[in-house]
Amino acid sequence: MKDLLPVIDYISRYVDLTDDEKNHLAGFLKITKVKKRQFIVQPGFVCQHKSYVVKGAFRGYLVDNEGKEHTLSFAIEDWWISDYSSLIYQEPATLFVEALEDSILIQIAYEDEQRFLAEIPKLEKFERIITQRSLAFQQKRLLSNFTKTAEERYDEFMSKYAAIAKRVPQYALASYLGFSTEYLSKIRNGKTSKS
Amino acid sequence: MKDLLPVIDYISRYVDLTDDEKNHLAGFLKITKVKKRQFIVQPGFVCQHKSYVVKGAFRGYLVDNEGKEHTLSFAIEDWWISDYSSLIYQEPATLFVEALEDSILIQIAYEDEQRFLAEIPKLEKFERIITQRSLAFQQKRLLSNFTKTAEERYDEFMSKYAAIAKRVPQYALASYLGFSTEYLSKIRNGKTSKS
DNA sequence: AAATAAAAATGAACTGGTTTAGGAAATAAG
DNA sequence: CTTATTTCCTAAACCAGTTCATTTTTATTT
Repeated sequence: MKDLLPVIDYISRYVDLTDDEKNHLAGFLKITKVKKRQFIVQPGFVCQHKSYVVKGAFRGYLVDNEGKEHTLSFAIEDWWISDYSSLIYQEPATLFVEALEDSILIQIAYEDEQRFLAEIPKLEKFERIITQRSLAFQQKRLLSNFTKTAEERYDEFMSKYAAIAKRVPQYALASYLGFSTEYLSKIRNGKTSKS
Repeated sequence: MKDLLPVIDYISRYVDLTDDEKNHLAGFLKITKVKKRQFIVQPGFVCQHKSYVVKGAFRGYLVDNEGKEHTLSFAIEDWWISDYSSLIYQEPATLFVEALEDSILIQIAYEDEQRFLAEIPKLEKFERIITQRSLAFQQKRLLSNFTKTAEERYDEFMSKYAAIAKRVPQYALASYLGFSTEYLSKIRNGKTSKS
């Protein structure tokens, strides 16, 4: 139980749970350790869990027809990660989710979540709120992609998520921001025509 | 009450409501009529409603520093629209939401929704599910923007949402797909080097 | 139905970011 | 501590999509 506290605390930021409810919930949580470069989600397999990062770093990405990678999300301590579409529709994943470091996760299985959402309705509210926030976040990202240049997006990311930028490889960051590694290299070394 | 049935039916697709609950909910819904070119959300003002389209068409868009428009969403009959960030955080909107035709909406005010979510917990589940679906949709759109060319995105949109494409101006569609009106014109008239 | 405004088409010149192909540094593994 | 692998940098040629400027078509208003 003690090891599961980080998630329980996380959820408690959004809804008040009784000790009984916390214990009940804890029964559904599993701790998982993964090594660097290990995948917790792979295309073709249905994503079975929603994962909370206790320690470590992850990236979720897609490989397109031409073999190019496109990073959809990063996750470090206190973030969640999964292939969201695959999880909620219980259909084969399109993403890889890969550990960028040796990591520790707390996982919730899809069926278990369905069950305890029915048993502890308060948790519906938790789910609703964090999903709404993810949606708002995604919307900002989409707009940022539309309205800003590569360089502006890079600067924005660095100022908001310097901690993440430091921990992930450059090609992963470039593919998150939506441009090539080479161009990121140019930006970092100020060889981008402007300034 | 009869006029409010479309929304009640919509929500009933996701959760079972008793007649009492339906009546209670109906008390919070308001019908609004708007004329073409009228705005229901404007930057600087806090977005007060979530709107269900009974009749008509809308677009939600942002105007960037250079004065360029970027369309985030369209909505026709049986869809919802609002400035999502502004609504959930109750902060000033960044989007315009504009009627593209004379339209009829059913609206839910932010405070009312908070109240009936507390009163009818079943509705939390409804909210959770549709938010999850929006998120999955948004994620696909983001990936599509990363992985596909302008022409592929256009073809994809036409095959999925021909009904919408027919009803919205071309510049709005171009700004949704993330390229210039001129380029859309070229795509449509097959003057795009390839093919 | 004429006048006006809004939307769509067209083409030439241009540019932000890619591609390709290489070499240099850093990490990881034996 | 040496070798292999992964990551990062550089530079020139290239291209998908933009910009600008003008014309044609389609809606809207009087």
